[in-house]
Amino acid sequence: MADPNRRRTEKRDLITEAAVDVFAEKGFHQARVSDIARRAGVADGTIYLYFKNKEDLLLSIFEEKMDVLLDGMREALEGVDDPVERVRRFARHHFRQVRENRSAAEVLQVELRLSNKFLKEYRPEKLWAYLNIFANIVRDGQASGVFRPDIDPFIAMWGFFGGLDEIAMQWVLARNQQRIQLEEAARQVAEIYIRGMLTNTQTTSEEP
Amino acid sequence: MADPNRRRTEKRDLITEAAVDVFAEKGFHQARVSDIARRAGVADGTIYLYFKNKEDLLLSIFEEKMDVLLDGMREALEGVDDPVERVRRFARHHFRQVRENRSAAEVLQVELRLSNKFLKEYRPEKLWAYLNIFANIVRDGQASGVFRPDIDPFIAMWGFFGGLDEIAMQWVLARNQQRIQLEEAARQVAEIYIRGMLTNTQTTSEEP
Amino acid sequence: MADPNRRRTEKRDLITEAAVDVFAEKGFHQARVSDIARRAGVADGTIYLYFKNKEDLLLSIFEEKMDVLLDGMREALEGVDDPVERVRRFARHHFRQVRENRSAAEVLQVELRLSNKFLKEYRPEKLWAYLNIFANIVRDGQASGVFRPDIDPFIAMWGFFGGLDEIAMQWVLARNQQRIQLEEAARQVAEIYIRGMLTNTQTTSEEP
Amino acid sequence: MADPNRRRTEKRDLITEAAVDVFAEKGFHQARVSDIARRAGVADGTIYLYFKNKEDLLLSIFEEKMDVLLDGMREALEGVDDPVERVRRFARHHFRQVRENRSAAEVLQVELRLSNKFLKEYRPEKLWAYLNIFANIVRDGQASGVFRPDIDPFIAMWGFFGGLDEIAMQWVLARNQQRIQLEEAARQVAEIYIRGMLTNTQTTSEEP
DNA sequence: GATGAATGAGGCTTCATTCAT
DNA sequence: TATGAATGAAGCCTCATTCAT
Repeated sequence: MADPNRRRTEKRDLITEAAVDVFAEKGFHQARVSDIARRAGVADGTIYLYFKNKEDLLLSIFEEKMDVLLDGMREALEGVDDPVERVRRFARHHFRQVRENRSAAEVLQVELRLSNKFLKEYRPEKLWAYLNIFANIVRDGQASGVFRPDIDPFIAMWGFFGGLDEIAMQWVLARNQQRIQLEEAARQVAEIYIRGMLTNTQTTSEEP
Repeated sequence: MADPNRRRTEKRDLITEAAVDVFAEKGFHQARVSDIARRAGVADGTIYLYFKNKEDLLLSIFEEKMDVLLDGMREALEGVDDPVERVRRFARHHFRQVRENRSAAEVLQVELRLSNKFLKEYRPEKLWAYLNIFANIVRDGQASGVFRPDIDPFIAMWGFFGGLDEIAMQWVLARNQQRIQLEEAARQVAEIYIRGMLTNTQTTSEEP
Repeated sequence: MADPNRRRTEKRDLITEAAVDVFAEKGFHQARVSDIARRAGVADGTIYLYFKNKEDLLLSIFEEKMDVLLDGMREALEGVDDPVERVRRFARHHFRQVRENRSAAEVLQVELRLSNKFLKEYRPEKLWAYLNIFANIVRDGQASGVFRPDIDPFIAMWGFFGGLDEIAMQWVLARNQQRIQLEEAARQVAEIYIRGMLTNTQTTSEEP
Repeated sequence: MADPNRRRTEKRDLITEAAVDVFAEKGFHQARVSDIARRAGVADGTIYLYFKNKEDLLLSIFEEKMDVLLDGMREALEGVDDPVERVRRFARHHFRQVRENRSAAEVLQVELRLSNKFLKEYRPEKLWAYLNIFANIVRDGQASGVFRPDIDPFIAMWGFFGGLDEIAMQWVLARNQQRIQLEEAARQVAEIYIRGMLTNTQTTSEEP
């Protein structure tokens, strides 16, 4: 295919992938644009044909990766209606993504926090969409009487996500990554939140 | 009091407090050393009489603030033996500290994550000591049969702390800080974890 | 000629020449990198595309100028076999170079001595090669019985070079450079060393 | 003696000696005033009670050391009338001073060249007085018909001193100082100059 | 579109010097 | 006379970004 749009896309992807790796390795501030260019096999200036500036590159990575995460999470929850089971799957799938794409996870978790612009000016809509999936699970569970009605879905959402995120960060930072079993961590956090949110009359049968 | 040691300490404290404010406002990288000096009312060079360099200033703030947090948390838990009540107090006190010292919280939570050195080389012993307080509450609860024995205190610790931390960060970042009621958030996260960790035979009486 | 290598070389040379002038005028420590950049008509940063740092610029000048000096001296001695005449030519050519390239001489003689790195760590191979030309003249003269065998070529070399160097420095430093006639100085130092090193049976016929 | 002037002098000497050592070790620019103060066992500010500034300290050392050198040289030549023998003694005594006071020699030879002010503005009268001793030996020799009248005492002086100086510098810089035998070097340079300057009818009997 | 040489603003840090005690 | 904490000017270097080719 000699479609110029195709080629344009290819070069853009080269840069994106290189940037993920370099940001993950060195961190956003330590990463030099020329490092990314070299790794992508393009000239420094080429990056500015596809991205406004270094920060735009970081945010673009975030947007693109979050699209993948969002789609993946929606697919993972597809056909599962039980709120309890949806909580389990959410945690399990989140960590699976982290493990399958360590560099991207590192960039998303560690480096994005570094950008003041990101934190204070940029509104991460995609992240909210991702988190809202969880908030809606809680709301659905409350509607069907499974979860206690006095739980604030907003607080539960941040608390749950913060927990997953912190564990993922420890895993990413750990030199010896055997130390944290992501599957087991997913199961435990999910069970704590499930039991913690269940109405008193409910009883959980542990997942098999 | 013309004690020279006293004066020395005073100047150092001036710098520390100024640095907390400036780092919180502008972020570590955006903060210029001369900004800090001006706010502290000292010359630029004076900062280097007390701190090795800009990063050392950041890490020193971390150490000093964590000492305060550690002492405060130990005091807040003093005399409380019931693990369940200790979990509640941990969450409540953590958020209280965040709210009473917004700038310091901002630096600790947001800016420290930005330093590669902090995350990858510096071992934040003080943070671990802080977190271990929670892990030990879990262990104590397990020993007394209140909390389920299959809970991994390590995972619970990171999950719980990550949740508190994320909520605190949202509060710090929120322009309108009414939106998140820290007391209520503390109560909810604590209750979720408590119920989530209780053995099946236990029942909680909600705190009054 | 649109040869990019040509242009690259041109810019490097611009910087080198500017640096020679500025170092000669102000001295190494007093010379600011921005002075050199301005004189070369380039941006400050451009200098760092060609040189690692300010000191590397100084050492590069040394290497490049010594190459020229070495070639020039070899050429000046070409075809002259008589050790006595070679000594004369060495002195004469050395001072000719000094006068034709006053700034470079100033940098080489005055400023290089200022760099601890140069004196204590850097091994000036090129300078030794230059000096060895003289030591070999002495050795040749000893082999052919013209110069006394008890002369240590090493001591003669340093003594001779030191003498030329000191006279050149006085000439460089003198505000009124008429005061020292370099040609006459060359002749006198050469004659002293020649007579001083001749075996007793020899007689010199003064050069015409 | 509780004479305050005595004490004043003592402290000044402490500083001078410390400065000689530190300048010799680290070089003028690398030497910090506080290094000198610490080595002298005084406060930084105390140095400024005795010296105008860092450069004045360097120049004062030069003046003081040159006084000693001058007196020493005059004494060493006292009672010796033969110009030939005076040349020998000059070289021998110069190197003896260098060896007996290595740090001072290092400062005088290496570091003084580094100060633009010294080289371009400061007129080293004492150095000239020292050198003039040699120029006068040449003049005396010419007056008594021992040295050739066409020798320019000025050129001979710089050439001779430059040679001694360069050899001394190589000795100072040499890690293994056995490599250069200063006594032998003194003898050789002196003999070269003596024979080189003698009138044709003269013959030297080598020194015993 | 692609290149990469060139740009130049910007800030951390050092250290000689001062001065209140 | 002595101190030493405080000062603050000054400059090397980096690196994101541009633009002529």
